[in-house]
Amino acid sequence: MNRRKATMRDVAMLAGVSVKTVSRVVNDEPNVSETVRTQVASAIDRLGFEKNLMASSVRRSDGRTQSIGLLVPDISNPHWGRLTREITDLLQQRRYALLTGSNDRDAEIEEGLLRAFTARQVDGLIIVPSVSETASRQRQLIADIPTVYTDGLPRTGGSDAVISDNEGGTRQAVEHLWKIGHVDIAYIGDEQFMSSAQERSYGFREAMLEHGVIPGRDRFILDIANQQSAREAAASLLKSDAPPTAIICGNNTTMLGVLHEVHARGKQDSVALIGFDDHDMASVVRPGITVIAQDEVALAQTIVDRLLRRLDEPASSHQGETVRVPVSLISRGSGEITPRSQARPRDAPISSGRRLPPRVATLDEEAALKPSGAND
Amino acid sequence: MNRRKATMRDVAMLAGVSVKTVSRVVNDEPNVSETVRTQVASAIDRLGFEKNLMASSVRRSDGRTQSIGLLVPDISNPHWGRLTREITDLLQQRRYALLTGSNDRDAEIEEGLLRAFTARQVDGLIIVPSVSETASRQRQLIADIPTVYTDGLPRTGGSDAVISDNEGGTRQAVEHLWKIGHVDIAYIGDEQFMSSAQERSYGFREAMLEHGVIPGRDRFILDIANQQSAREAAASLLKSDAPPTAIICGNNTTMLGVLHEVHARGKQDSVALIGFDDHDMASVVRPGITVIAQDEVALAQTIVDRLLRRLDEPASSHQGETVRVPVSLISRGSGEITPRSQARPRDAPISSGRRLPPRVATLDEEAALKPSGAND
DNA sequence: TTGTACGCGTTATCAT
DNA sequence: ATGATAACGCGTACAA
Repeated sequence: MNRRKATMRDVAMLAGVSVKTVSRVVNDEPNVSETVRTQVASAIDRLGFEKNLMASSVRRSDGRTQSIGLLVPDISNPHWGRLTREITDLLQQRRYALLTGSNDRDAEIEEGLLRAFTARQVDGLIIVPSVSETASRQRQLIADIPTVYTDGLPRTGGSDAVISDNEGGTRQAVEHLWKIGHVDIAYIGDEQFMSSAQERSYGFREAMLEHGVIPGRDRFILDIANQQSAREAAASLLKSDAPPTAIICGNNTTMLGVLHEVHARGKQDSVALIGFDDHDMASVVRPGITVIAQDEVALAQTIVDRLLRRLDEPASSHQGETVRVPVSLISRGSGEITPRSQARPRDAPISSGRRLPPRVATLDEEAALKPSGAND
Repeated sequence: MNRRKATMRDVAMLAGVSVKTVSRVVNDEPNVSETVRTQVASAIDRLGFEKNLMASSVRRSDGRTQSIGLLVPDISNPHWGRLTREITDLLQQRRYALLTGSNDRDAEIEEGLLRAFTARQVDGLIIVPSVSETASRQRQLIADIPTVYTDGLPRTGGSDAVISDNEGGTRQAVEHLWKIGHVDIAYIGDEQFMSSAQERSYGFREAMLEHGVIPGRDRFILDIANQQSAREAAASLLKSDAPPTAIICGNNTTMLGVLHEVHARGKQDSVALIGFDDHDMASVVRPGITVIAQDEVALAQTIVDRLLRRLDEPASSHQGETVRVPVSLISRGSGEITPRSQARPRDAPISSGRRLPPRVATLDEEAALKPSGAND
């Protein structure tokens, strides 16, 4: 048993060749005779030699380390967990290692993680932009590193972003509910500094406006950051004299909070519910939970594809692109509950929402609410 | 904007000192005057210098990289997700980076990940041993790297392991059910090559034997590797003329399969159910799901604590230890369903299980079933 | 307190 | 096709 790990020198000595020849074999470079190649290969095998990627990186002209940094809000959230799983698998196939971290929506933690990544010379970054303030210091920190953003718009113009069709998702949810007669629909969404949350709330509001309903403040609840707040928001909706007939949730965390409250009040069969992000128990609960599901497999494939493409290109030869990945509505029951207590009115004012004359003020609303920075 | 990242040389030139002095400041070494220190610090700030940990590692006598590799079966499983989250947070505080990978219980994938980790000179490893065959090649690969095993027994004698009280968990589940009158209890467990699965099935069987019941083959279903198989196993239990009055599940995946089947058959109020691993919807389902919950926070703390301790010690100065972390039973309803159809018999033979005269054959059973390698 | 010389394991350059 | 030599950015040993 050797104490020290074998180096190229050890291999070279055993094979009776120079270090450079070993390097050629290890890196599959041309101009090595077959005999020498097999000789070196057997020496590598005998010594259990493994290339030191640290030293390799230090010397290489491009400084590559074959490692990628992944920064998500919380890897224990199943959505990010599934995404991480898919990304690691794809990268592992291409011989990349993955450094991971959860920023918990905290700018300081995020900066610490980015420093940890850059100090280790990652070749690329995958970032979920989920802190409100992005210091220029942070942008500078990763300025020269190929980065793909996901779930949010890119922080720098040159980067790609891979994002679910958030607006389409909530629009689809509204249409789904509207078709079966709901007009008084509430939305509970995440913190609006995140573009994904903005897009989802925008999609909800737009779809409602197009049906001539302006959601009142009590039907359009935003900046809900955790399960407890979501539960409280749901409570205030449900304990009212005129509760909404349906609730749409902006993500899986808010869905859990709302779900707890709905079930605790025994309202699971009278209030329609559509969640965002799928859940492994969604079909066990009674009624099953109808959701807008993100496609983590497609997201991961697109993210990795884009990132690796960037790594092979000369820097900044490419404009930043935003790729949209479709979402899908999965019906399981909770979203198919009809508004039983109230027939669908055609002219009467609706609970707290105001009914509009068709196509009035919608354009103003659009201008006022269009998510900032959306590139179309 | 500089193209190249600043190096110690750049800082040294700007500050008008030698590279070594910069190195001293960067590494907080003594013997630097305050004036020089601040001078260097401001140069570092101006240039945005960051130490290249790759180069540092290559040169250091101990080769440290300040990075740790984490290998789990599947990071998208909430249990591993929570554990990973806690571990990353703790390591991040200590300036360590974390490399992660999911082996999917596949030996080849595992070897690829371990190679990726060792090639990057990780200082330590955290491994969930979850492949059936461990080639000596793999053991040799990580022979000199401080390693903490979790969820399973160490593969090498010198390593620590941090493991939940698996046997106690299933024992507790059996006692809980027994107290309220269940005698015909089925167990559905994971693949037995994993020591955690072995310990859980052992705990179940031991507890049953101590109550004088030998679980028949149709009450002791093992090697269930995925949700679908678990569901099928549950189906075969439930469709029988004399189904068990209670089911204990060996982990969260089997629990999901069983739960789906129980609910699909509308048996959720007649068959008691206790799961292993907590779940974020466990209290939403009706009835709520009683579980044996692992303590991911305590596990992570113990794991990181042990690993860092090892990194500071001279190698092999320490015997390998196995630390047990308590689990807790959380009552939510499904585990408190009483066996309504059948009164608790005192002498009559029980469905497929054989009732034993007190304390007969139990010792043989113990010997036959004791998990291999358990150090007591 | 500060600096010089060297080496870590690898890749790049230019020879043979 | 193969090798000698330098260099990457940093830490170590020792001199000043």
